[in-house]
Amino acid sequence: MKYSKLFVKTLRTPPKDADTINHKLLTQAGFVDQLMAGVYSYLPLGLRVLKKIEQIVREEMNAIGGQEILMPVFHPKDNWETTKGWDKVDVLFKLKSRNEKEYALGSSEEEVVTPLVMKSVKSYQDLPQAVYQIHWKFRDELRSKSGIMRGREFLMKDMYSFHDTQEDFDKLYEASKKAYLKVYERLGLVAKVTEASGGDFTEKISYEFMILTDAGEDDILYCSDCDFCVNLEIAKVKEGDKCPKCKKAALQKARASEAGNVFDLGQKYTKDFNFTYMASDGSQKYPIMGCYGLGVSRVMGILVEKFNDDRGIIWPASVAPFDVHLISIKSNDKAEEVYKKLQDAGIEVLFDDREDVSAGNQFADADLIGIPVRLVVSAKSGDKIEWKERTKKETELLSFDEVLKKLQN
RNA sequence: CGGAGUGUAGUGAAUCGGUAUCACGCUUCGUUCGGGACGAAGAGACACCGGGUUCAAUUCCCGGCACUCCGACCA
Repeated sequence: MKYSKLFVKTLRTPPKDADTINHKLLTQAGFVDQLMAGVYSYLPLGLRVLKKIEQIVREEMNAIGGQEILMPVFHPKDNWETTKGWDKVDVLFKLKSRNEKEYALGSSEEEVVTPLVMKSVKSYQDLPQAVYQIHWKFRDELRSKSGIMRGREFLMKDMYSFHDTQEDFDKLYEASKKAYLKVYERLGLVAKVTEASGGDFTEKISYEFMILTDAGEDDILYCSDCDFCVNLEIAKVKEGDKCPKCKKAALQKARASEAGNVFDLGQKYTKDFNFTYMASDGSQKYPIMGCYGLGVSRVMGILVEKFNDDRGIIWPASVAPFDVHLISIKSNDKAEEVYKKLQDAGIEVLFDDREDVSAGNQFADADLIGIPVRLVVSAKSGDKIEWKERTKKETELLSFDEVLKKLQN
């Protein structure tokens, strides 16, 4: 991509209403544009990041047997009446058509996925099933905030699984927890598996994947010595108490953002929809169901909150909008060749080909945008290419082959 | 939904009763050219919306709306 063709420009100063880091930097660097509170457009750079996070999530969900589908966000009222969600779920956006029929915008998709899977599952031999989608969710939050971290419209991966036995469910439940941790690891994040309430529709506890950040909106208690971690809202222990699990360290309190969760839904929804199948003993049973959410757009916000400095964003290589940021300082012919050769080698390049701005501007924009590797081609670099990593101060002069080798590592 | 703050060119700010100023950005020309260059000439604003007070309102008052922050809420 040539920088001169990008339709968005970076801003010298962030908009004054942007307060949190992700809101400020993502807007200033032209990754997103706010339409209203909690609702954003994703611009070329931002969309690339979102797609990369999506892809990592997709790969890990596929790895545990999830099948990707795409369900509507526009739901009939009936399905929500069936589960009592129409009156109980207060974040549900409700719509009315011209002829007074009522609809909901999906805040979650149990109401759609349960009857959907029911159509094809008739026997225990058709189980288990795990389907997921990566799609927009709508929630009528009274107060959206923190940039893209708490939107009224946000991108989420939601998987739903259906099982014959509790043991079978437990297996996927455990596998999904591991898959989630792998996702966060690939994003460069450390998530704490946190015990939390299961919400209105299940007595069981759920697990939340919490990432420490002041921009979050949950308080957790965790042990620095073992993996014990609990959401403060259901905690029976308090800050400073000895860890109930390892009995060693004292519990610490921290602010965190919920980047994902997994729920054991039991038979709540399969009973609501009267979803039965024939078990191996010939009886009719309700499948056991689980749901697994992961906030894709929220994770993008968390990444910016965690990885930045006073010059801008510092993307982990796994989700950076491009692999390299190539800058030409009045050397477009030479740089153009490097640009083409890198692209031929499968490297994603943002090529700053602007002739009419100073090098200082180009460097400042590169730092702001936060691509992990910056390459400079100029009179000064001669036949070589200057290599600089976003996280480092030093630069080095390398040949094209050396650059390519380092990038392919 | 309670509380607080803020609404003035694309962005950030000034003016605080006499219809708007500056910086950055944008256009054109020239000089520059490795950490946000310089000069010159331009374009760009119903001062959030509605009402009131006044000879006169961006400015004061009332009512909306929007955004941000704190809290509550977040099946």
